[in-house]
Amino acid sequence: MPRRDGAGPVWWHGRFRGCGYRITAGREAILGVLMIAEKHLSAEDVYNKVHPANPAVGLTTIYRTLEILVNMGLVFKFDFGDGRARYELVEGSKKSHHHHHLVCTKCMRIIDYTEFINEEIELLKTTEKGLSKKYGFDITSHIIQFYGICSVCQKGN
Amino acid sequence: MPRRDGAGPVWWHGRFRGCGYRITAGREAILGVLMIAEKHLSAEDVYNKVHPANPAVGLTTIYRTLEILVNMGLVFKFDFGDGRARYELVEGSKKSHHHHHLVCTKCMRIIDYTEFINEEIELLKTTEKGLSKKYGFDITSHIIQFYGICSVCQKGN
DNA sequence: CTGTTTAATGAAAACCATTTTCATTAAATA
DNA sequence: TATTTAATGAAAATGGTTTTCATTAAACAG
Repeated sequence: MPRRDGAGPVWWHGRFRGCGYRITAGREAILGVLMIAEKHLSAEDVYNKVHPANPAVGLTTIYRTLEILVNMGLVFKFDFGDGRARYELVEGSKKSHHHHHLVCTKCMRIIDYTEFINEEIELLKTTEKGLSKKYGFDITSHIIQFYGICSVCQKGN
Repeated sequence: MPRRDGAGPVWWHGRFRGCGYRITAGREAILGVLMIAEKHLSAEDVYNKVHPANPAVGLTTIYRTLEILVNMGLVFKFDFGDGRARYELVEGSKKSHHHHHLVCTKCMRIIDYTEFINEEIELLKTTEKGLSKKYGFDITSHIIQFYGICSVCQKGN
């Protein structure tokens, strides 16, 4: 059975090959970074984390790989409104998967909140079902974001 | 009393002057377009609607005015993930103000849904209060977006 | 293991929405 | 009407992302 801890076949190799993609050192490095990431990373963040151990991997490859991962559904791409996309593994190692954020529009600090999520998820499920039916959408994901000013920025004014 | 139907002082002039901004033909045209807009417009959309009657107004002014309006809280700026921002008057002429969208990730068709909103708003109010308290955020707005493939794109595949 | 096919790659250029620069114009006010 | 200075357009700059193109290397057949 494929494992996610390094022993045995790497979990995503099969899916990659199945899609006709090759396994390369760069892609291994990028997935590796995403797998241990604590938060959503920008393409440049990924680059900065990959580069030290893999100077041969350029930013272009980061973008290309992230795009593939997003299209495969392995990675979620976020837009917080600051002009750069953020990426995050869909199946994080620990935390269940939420896209519920609190965004500071001043410093772009982003908090993934987990409170109140259960009721939200319940309601969203119902809403999603209703919207799918009414508008004929095939809904694949959702996002909830609260925008405001974080406590630090409130003080530092 | 300021009115919004064209008779009497224009409702936003006071707020504009109060902020030290001048009333110009370009700004009148831009606000005019936003006031009759049926949906969220990109800066270029606004430009295309303003330009015929006001060839003297450039795209730069559109961007500058929209930024002012966003900062003043008169206009909301959205990011649907296709690399261009959309703008919408906060106080639309008719519809109450919702930021609940259904986004087709293929054709970028965007539907503002109004179903299921009441329960959502109720829950969001509670969530917002809880988050504000827990994280010390001063929350000013929120957004809910469902992503998927619209019925047209599903067929056209 | 070796050769062949073709996907993957890096570097540089292109892209494109948005922002900035700067000299000019015009709104507000005296 | 004159003065002040915000607003403006055109063009250049910006910056994240994508494309181009010649080179490299993963996959796989023999």
